[in-house]
Amino acid sequence: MIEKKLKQQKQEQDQTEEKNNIFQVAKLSGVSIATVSRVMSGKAYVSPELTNRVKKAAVTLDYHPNRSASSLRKRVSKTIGVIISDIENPFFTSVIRGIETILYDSGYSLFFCNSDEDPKREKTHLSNLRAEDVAGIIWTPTKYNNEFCKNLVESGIQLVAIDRSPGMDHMDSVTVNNRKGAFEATSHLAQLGYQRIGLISGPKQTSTSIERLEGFKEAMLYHNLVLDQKLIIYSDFRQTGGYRAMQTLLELELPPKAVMVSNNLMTLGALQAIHECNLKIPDQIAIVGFDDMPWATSLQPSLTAIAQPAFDIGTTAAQLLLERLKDPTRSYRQVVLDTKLMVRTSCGSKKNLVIKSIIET
Amino acid sequence: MIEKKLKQQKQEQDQTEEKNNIFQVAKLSGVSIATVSRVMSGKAYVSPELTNRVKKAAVTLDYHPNRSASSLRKRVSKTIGVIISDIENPFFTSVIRGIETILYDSGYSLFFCNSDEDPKREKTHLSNLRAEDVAGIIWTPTKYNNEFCKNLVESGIQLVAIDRSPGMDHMDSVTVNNRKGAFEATSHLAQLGYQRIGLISGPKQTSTSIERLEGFKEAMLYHNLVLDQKLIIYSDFRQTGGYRAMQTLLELELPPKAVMVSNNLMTLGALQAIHECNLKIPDQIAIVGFDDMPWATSLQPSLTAIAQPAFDIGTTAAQLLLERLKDPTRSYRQVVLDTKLMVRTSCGSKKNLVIKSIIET
DNA sequence: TTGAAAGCGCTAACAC
DNA sequence: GTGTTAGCGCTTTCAA
Repeated sequence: MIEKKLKQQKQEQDQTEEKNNIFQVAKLSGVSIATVSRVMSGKAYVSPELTNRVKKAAVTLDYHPNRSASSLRKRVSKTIGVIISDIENPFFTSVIRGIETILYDSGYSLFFCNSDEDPKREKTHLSNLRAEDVAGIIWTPTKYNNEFCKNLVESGIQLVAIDRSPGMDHMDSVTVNNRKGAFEATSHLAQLGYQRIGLISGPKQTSTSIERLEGFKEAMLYHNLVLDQKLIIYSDFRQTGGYRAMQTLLELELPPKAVMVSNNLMTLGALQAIHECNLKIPDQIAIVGFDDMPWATSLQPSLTAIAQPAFDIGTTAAQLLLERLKDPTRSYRQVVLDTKLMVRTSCGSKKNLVIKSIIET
Repeated sequence: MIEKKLKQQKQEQDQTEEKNNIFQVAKLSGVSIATVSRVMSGKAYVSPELTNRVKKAAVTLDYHPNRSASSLRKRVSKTIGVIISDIENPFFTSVIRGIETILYDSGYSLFFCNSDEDPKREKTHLSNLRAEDVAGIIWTPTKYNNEFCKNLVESGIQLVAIDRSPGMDHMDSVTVNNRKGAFEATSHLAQLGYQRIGLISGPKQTSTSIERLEGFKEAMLYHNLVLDQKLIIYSDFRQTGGYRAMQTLLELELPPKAVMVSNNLMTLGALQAIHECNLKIPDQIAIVGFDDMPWATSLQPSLTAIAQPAFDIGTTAAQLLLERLKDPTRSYRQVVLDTKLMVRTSCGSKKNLVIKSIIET
């Protein structure tokens, strides 16, 4: 009793202070802090009369409920963690925007982490997010750290994997049909009459990269084309890697007449290497990229590419997470979105090829 | 006393539960929670013996201090808010990476918000961040909402403005010497012999855009070139805007022979318009962009551009904030970083121009 | 419908 | 050097 009085006196003294808390609002509106809480959260009925008084007081005092206190008490926070493997890749950037859009509308905040493809950093981030008591995490797994993830899931944090398949069942995921996309891109080249088709692939272990490679191989087989291992270069999904890979291909005795590049950044590097050799696209070498990018239409010639629904990946992942937060018992879902081939001019057209072969004979 | 006992008993029951707290660790290592706290934060001396026991227990229990509780108690969080105006712009993406790099090393987490250049969203984000009790905020101001910022600063949250000058003194800021950069880019064109030089400018109100316009005008004056208002198009810093602006320029009776574009996205649009008209760069039109981008070297011809130290802007802003957090009384700093002209081939060279004029005469 | 009161997990002032 | 204890601001029983 007495303690309580003291507490309130203290609060009163602090009224002129900068930070307003629930006590100030309660005092100003002449109700208990419980009522203030109820009004602010809108989760219980409070008479219009009191509701009004509280709201007015809240505005007057510029009161914003303290989130730390709230999540400490509720043991759940209105915060979602996001771990991206490469923030400088426009693909992930669109994904983030998708996530942010949905989360913003639902009143969630977003903790952002960049793993830089480094499993150590990834783990640190995962730990931090857990300490931060986030409600859930959306991430691009760099590798499938099973035990650690299970730990997280058991501690009540929901996980959604994006871009790369998580390699486990107890998790929602949003990925893209990489195999089909790569198949379509390669088929596009085959249908235009190209036979010596090269591939600049990503890292051998990454799931996206493996699936794209499979799609490529399947398409080659499907179109009865020779699969020359020399024309498949494994690289690192980075610009410099794509540059070196393309150089390697061009230095071959029999370089490819067309090439598919397994992600956007490597495409940039490949393009650079092609230009440095003064090769004409598509006449001397055709190129199709995985990931459509803003600059694809600004290139000369414009770049034919497999478009991934990056923004949708983000929104879908966010929605999946929100749904799971509402109903944690829901069965896990693996959403696979479709890619789309954007035909532009970097692969030429059938007509050109036919004409060329006539001229050449 | 009795209460305490009950509490500890409760804790004991929960031991098998998923979430471990400071009590579990204290119990397992046979010390008080205060000692555990001291060991975890490393802020006070604890004997090696106990330190060890606590650390071992923490590992065993997979204990992670709860951040909400910590920041509630300390009334400061180890969290920094970041509000970016356009996450899909690679420039900001590099800035974020810079920020993240520094903050990660200092054990801070990063709350991310995307304002989409929308002042309303910006304000919501600012409110949320304040409720979240972040230690500080790094942001790109969409407009200078003076009273609101003052409010924030008064409530103890430190602000650092980036990219755009905040238009007020009571704030740290990191910007770029836009005027000088634009001057150099324009001078580069002038020195190569171009006379009819156009400008695709950003929004009339944005500080970056204004400063770049000024630099452009100064350079024109400096090189005794005619400033034709028809050659200055105000646009919106977006790709489609740049596209339309370039179209407008090209439809002029006397289109410019060279053009400077005031940001990266608009450059992309301008390039697209140029290609659609089948104009040769740089022979028929030279182009220099503001913001150097990964794709600049992959273009044919490669793009001459003003490089902004985006990553450094991020690291500098983060450091500024960290320093202020240590010493809130420090005087405010306005850091202005330099740009750098990256000369490539989209503006041709003097030799070419001379040869051309000889041929044409 | 509203209020009183008990903590959420942690830190820091104070004891010893 | 280590332990005890009082809250940080909030939500949520439980009573009234």
